[in-house]
Amino acid sequence: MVATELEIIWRTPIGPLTGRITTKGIRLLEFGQPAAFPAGPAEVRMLERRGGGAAATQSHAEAAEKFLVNYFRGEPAAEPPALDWTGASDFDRKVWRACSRIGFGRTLTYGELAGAIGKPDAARAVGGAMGRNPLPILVPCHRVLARGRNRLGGFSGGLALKRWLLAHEGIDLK
DNA sequence: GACAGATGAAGGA
DNA sequence: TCCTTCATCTGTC
Repeated sequence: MVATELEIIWRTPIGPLTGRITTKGIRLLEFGQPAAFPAGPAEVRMLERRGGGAAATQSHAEAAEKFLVNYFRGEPAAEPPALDWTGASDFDRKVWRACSRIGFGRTLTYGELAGAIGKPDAARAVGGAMGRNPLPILVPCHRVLARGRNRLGGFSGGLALKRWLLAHEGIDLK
């Protein structure tokens, strides 16, 4: 059986964002061109849509769009969309779940996130899991900073983008 | 089993 | 402070 998959490209203030959605939830969120982050309107608009006719994928797509619209307006949705973590390891899922609980405008360190999943010494491994995160913004790995919160650490979409997202949430970095 | 990685702590200059 | 080194933990091949 082949899962019905829907692909949507949204225009966002940070450039095009591609989402892949299955009947289980959002499977992947990809940044388009990280080169430019214009101070454009805080508006999310669908540019393109391919495949996926199932009712479940439609509803996940709507939830994702609502979440993104609210996020870029600075008022995140109370309820995040369902996420499809098929194929991920247990450790990765634990890390991502803990990460997704970090509230808008708040930050944690890799060490603190490791502690949140009961493995305070696994900060290095948590960094690895963040790097494998297929759902930036939905799983807010940009809210995880290096020790002391005075270093960014890394970000799959690029540090400039991480800095933009943090500034958008009102987080002031030294 | 070896290696790599988005860390963290400690020690020295 | 800044830099280097080492310990630690997990995933991947």
